[in-house]
Amino acid sequence: MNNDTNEVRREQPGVAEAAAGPDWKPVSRSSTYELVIDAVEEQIMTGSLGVGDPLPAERDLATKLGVSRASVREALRVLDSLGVVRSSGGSGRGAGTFIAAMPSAALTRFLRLHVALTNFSIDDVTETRIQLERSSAILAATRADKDALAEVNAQLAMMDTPGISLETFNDADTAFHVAIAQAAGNQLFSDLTGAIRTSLRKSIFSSFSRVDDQQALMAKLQSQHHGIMDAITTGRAEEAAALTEEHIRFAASRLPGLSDT
Amino acid sequence: MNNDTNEVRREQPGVAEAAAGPDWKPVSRSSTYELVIDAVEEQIMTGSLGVGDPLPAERDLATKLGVSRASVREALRVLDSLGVVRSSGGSGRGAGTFIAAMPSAALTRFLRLHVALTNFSIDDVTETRIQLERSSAILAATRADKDALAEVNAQLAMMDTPGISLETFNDADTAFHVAIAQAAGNQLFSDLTGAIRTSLRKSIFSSFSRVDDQQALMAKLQSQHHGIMDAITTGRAEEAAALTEEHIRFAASRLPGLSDT
DNA sequence: GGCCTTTGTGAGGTCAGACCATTAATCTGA
DNA sequence: TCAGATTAATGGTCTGACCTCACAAAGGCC
Repeated sequence: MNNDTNEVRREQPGVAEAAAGPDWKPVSRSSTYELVIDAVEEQIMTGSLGVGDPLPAERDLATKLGVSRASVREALRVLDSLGVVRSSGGSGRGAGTFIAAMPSAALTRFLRLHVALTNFSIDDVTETRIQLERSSAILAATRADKDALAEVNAQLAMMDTPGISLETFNDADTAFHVAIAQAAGNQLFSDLTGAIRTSLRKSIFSSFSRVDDQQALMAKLQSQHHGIMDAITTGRAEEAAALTEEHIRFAASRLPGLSDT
Repeated sequence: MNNDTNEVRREQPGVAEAAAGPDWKPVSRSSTYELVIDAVEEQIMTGSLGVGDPLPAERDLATKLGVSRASVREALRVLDSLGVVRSSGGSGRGAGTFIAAMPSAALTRFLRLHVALTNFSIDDVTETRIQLERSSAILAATRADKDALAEVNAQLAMMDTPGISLETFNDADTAFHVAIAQAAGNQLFSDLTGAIRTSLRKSIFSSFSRVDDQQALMAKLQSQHHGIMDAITTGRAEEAAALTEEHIRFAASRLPGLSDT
């Protein structure tokens, strides 16, 4: 951990250079695999490729683009890790690489790594979660989609199971919050909410194990869950938001090491 | 765009299987490159690797892990695209692969691709942006960090330049909003805000070109910017938030094709 | 001695080609 | 007709080679 002279922190995205003078363009010098990504991305941007569509076989794509298969694979791996592409071996129908749409895992890994690198503090992440979930609660209370709320209730019931294990409780807890976001009808809310919870899963879990009376804490959290759900079901949007914020702040304050303060 | 039978959508993260019975674990069957990523990630999680630290040379790492260099490279490419690692050639000081911390570009590409794939609707993204920026405005008004606010003012002044080009205005606009998030002191807010704006850059730009009186719209937006900044500077937090939300909704409504409604 | 040039070395970047594992489609024979 | 064997196409992995680049050390010039 020798935080030495390497200046590798904090590029700003899309920020115009405030300085005047001859603004030299950075002359990107993209690497080969970046060019392959760009080629695929362009097809996506222009609508030539959509979810479910197949990409050419790696060997074909390499030939078409005039690069080696290794470079194509590096590009596809990146797109795969972003949840944009899915590959499977074999032959015939279903074999090959396809455009996919699985952003959750990618978001989760991204957050998990950058939180571990202390790029994003846990407080920052928690604050983001609060804002998202406040909004989710309001939207969920307003729209009141019955099917979506049923899923929330299912998770609530799961957590009501007597003698439930900490792990099961925690997973149902995550699912509960994600289900509310889902009920709000905003996919980005829901994916971000899930990613934040999942990326903190280990920390939450180990933090929970250090709590004195785990059953009491779980009971308290669960009673808050019921309060939130009541407010959502009866359409008290602002109250649902307030209870959600209170709930998250309460949990953060009770789990040692999860909060910087 | 043949959205056929491929079931590649919407995995849920960390959601416990509600079903009972013998719950078979998916027996991950991780690929080699995933194992390499895991190996690096573990070093990061345990704190053995932090920002600025060097990784072993690709060839060394391949030997140590007992895999081929190709697999190591695929893993490093993924970490690179996530902004977790930075590589440079050459020799001696500064050569090799290092742990880095550059999440913005990764977030931007992620959002850009998934928005293009209509995984996240523009409305979803805009709503997220509103919630984040409301919060940023409140925090910025409360904390009132002079240095940070100076940057906001710099961008404001840039946009006041007479006869400014659409492109310059748009970039300064992005920088303005990012600077406010920065002033809020939440890195995730600021990176997300920047990523959202940047990932929509092309759409915003082409949308703007179809507006009748561009100068009038820019003037209107800029007057809203001034209003927001006034509220922040004088510590009227709630008003700053309200003006920010109004500003974003106004812009979305005026840019054809940016809003689904 | 001090500065410049040359050479060496080690790192990532790219490529070509081979082989393996898996799977669907096809062929073959009872 | 149908079960089994074969084939072909695809991603997965590995090997080893060569390139470029940038610093570092050695050497040569003043």
